[in-house]
Amino acid sequence: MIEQNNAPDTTQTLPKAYDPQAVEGKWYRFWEEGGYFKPRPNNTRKPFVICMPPPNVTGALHLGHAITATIEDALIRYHRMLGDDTLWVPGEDHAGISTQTVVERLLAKEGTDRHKLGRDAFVGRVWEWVHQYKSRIQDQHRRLGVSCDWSRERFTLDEGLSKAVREVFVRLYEEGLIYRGERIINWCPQCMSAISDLEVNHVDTQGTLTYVRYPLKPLAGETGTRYISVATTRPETILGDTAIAVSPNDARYKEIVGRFALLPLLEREIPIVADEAVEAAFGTGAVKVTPAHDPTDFEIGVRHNLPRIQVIGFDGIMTAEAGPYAGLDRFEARKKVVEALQQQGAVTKIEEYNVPLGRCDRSDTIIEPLISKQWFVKMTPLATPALGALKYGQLKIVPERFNKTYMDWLENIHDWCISRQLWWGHRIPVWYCDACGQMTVSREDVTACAHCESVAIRQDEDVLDTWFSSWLWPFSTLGWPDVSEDLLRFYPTSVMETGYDIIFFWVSRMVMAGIHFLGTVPFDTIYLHGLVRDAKGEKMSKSKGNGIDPLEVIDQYGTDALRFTLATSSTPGNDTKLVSERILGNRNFANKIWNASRFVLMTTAEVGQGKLGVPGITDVQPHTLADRWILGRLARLTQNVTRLINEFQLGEAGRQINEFFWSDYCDWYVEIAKVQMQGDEEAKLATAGILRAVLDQSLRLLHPFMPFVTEEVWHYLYQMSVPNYELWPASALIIAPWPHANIAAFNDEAEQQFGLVQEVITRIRDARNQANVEPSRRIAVEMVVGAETPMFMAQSPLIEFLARTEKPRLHATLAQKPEQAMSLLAGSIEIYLPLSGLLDIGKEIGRLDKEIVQAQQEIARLHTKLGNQSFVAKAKPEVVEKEREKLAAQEERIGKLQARRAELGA
RNA sequence: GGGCGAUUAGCUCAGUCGGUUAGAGCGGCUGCUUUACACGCAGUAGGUCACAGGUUCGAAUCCUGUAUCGCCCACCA
Repeated sequence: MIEQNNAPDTTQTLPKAYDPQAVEGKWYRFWEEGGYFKPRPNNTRKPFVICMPPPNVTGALHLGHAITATIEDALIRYHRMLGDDTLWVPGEDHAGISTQTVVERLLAKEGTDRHKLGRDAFVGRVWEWVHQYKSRIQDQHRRLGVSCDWSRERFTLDEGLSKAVREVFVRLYEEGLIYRGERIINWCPQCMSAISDLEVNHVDTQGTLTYVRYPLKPLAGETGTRYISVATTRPETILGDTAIAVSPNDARYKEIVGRFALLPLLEREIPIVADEAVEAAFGTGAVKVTPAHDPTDFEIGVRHNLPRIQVIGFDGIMTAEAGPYAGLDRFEARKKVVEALQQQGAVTKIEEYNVPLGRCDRSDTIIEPLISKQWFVKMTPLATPALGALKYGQLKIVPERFNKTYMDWLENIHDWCISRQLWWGHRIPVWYCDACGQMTVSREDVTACAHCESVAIRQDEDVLDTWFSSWLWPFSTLGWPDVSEDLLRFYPTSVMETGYDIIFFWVSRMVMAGIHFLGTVPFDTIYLHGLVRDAKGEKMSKSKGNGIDPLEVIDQYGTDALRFTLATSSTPGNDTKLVSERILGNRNFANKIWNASRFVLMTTAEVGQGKLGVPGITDVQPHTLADRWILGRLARLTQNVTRLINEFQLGEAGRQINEFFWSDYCDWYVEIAKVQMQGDEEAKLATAGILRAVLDQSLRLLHPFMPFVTEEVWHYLYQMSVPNYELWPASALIIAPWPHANIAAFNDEAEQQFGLVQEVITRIRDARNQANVEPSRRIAVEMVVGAETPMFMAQSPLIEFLARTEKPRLHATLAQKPEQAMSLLAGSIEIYLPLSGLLDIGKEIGRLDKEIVQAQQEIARLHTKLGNQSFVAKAKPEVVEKEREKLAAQEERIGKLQARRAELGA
């Protein structure tokens, strides 16, 4: 399964800097070809399954996909290492409107269009295009290191998923949940298609509110002309007015309800009606009613049986009904209408007004509400159970605050317009009969009418909304509607991980579909990550041109650096501003891992010959304080990281590993190991064992985040440690067991003592710096260490090496303090550095005074706190005790500082 | 109009049980070819935790309000 020579033979040949390009491709092939991405049955554990949100085949992956891929891959790799039966299903979305638009643009460049090509040829063209981009997306995902099961890859328009779509359409139709109706819908004149409410973006736009007065048709015997004024943001729609509506409670208009007004410009007689939808307090309290061009007006029209006059066409051009304005563009017509009204003196006022303009999500064109015959899904019966699933705990959303978003939307659900006037997509499985006029709705293609057997039938020209296939994703990808093995084994899935921006479009609809068609929520947890923004905080988008290509980042810094940055730059649900400094820093982290490993491999190479086995943490025994300390820290880290990943706190988990590895392991333990490796054989062996074991376990913890560098280094480690390592059951890090936290290794005493040693070393280093001691010079040091004498006797070689001192002279107590020496305090440990000639008494006094002031302030603070009776009485005893200890320590400290200060004189 | 989020060091961000002397990286400053790493090492400066109230022995953390920025939802013409 493994190539023996995947890694070079000797560690001597390892380059000084980690080169991602040199290793990433190699390991990805190794994993993929070795079958490591496939699930491995484990009867003792629940399967862990994620269905990848399918990217649109429209183009290249962007950083939003990269964050999705990173988080999901980290979860997947973690669960795989836990030994779960782990499956990650990849796929792509055919992305109806987007893809069709892109290809149409391509055709336009070639001087042709889809109508000239014809439907079949056009769809053929799109497929060609899709194949090309699909493989590009796959390659990009591979570069990101995603460990998904490519053998189960699906496409929303493939055969199986199309079957699922038909099954669902027919079932919902049979259940009465799909209907066809003439409704007012959002129409995009650019895409020339209906779109759903969700595909409309409301953008507040500065517009105008035009007040127009309509003369009332005089009653018999009435003298003088009465007027009624209305306000509108879309004056061109006046041409389609078929009524004026007022509030039924509006006293001002009570007597004229039932009368007629004369439509300016066209002189049409329109009735004045009373309707609840009208707010008396707004504007003039009277509303022009254009049932063909406004959703509210449409409703009013239904209630009052008003005619619908379509004056704006589906192409955005005024229709013949617009009379003299026919043939004009809708916005041109608006100008002309206002001019004409002004000439007539019908405009009483024009004021600035903020209008929430609806724009098409895809083309950004201003949408036009138009009446047309479309297919709809009745949503309330589907939404209610989806609401219950969250309410009754079958479903969990992380972070929790999105519960509200989800609930609010479901509680105010509207029917879903699912038909699109496009060619690219799942064609609606409905046939109309020219003979009997009936519809045949069928899972299979039909050639004759189911009602009259006539062959004069035509399939519905339209296709389904692209989300009509993706809302089935968690089960259609597993083989549904067939009762497949995968479906039984992996459904329901575990986590739906995606951006919070598609809760409505996708997530909530999947919940509805899962419950409705399979009776179970499709996943138990919804994890929503934030959006990736550019350095200015703007959302990345193709149109803005501020999108960053993940591959460029990868080329420059390596996949691990990008992944680690995406995983650790934010907290769940919060947006991430991607700044290059951070990626650079994480590239440096990858390099740090590489070099620390290089060191461990080199220094433990000889030691290991036959004597060091598998670098498992359970095989090593601590011999020194530093050993106990690092193993304790590692155990704690392991426990934290495991907990944090389980809670989806990937960022915090990653940060903690980084901190442990860089600070604790590299900066302290590895340096100390250099000292310990000078000892006898036993010491060498023990230290080498710990160096390797801690490295091994760190690599495991890090692997979900940085799969490449960890896998690379891990193989060197095992190659050296285990004879015939390629036969080792866990012959690759990707399937190496996730470590258990060795709770027995937790060691508060070692942490406390080692902390003291660290502080001593830091104080001496600082003093050297301040006194400008040449870095290479070894200085003498005397320490008064009291009860810690044995500990410091054991640790003094560390001080010598790390603080570059001579062998420290230790004293339990010291009556006569050294003169002509810098004096330092580390906790209660007194440190004296006799720096003859270098000591600046004035500076020394200044430093002491400063420290005394600090100590005094701290003591004052603690006194106040402990003097507070309610604190002592009400705070937890441990907290009070801790404060007392602090006070005692500070008092001891200030005593020593003041004594020293006195010795130095005024 | 309704809802949500953010506001912590010069910059980008952690701080998820209320108790730390409020942290990290980058940037700054001072040193360093200490043979794993200059993609590095050692040290160091830098904060009224947006503002105002409140709860509490104790608030960056909980509550209320305000401000600024951002996002989402929305058929008042």
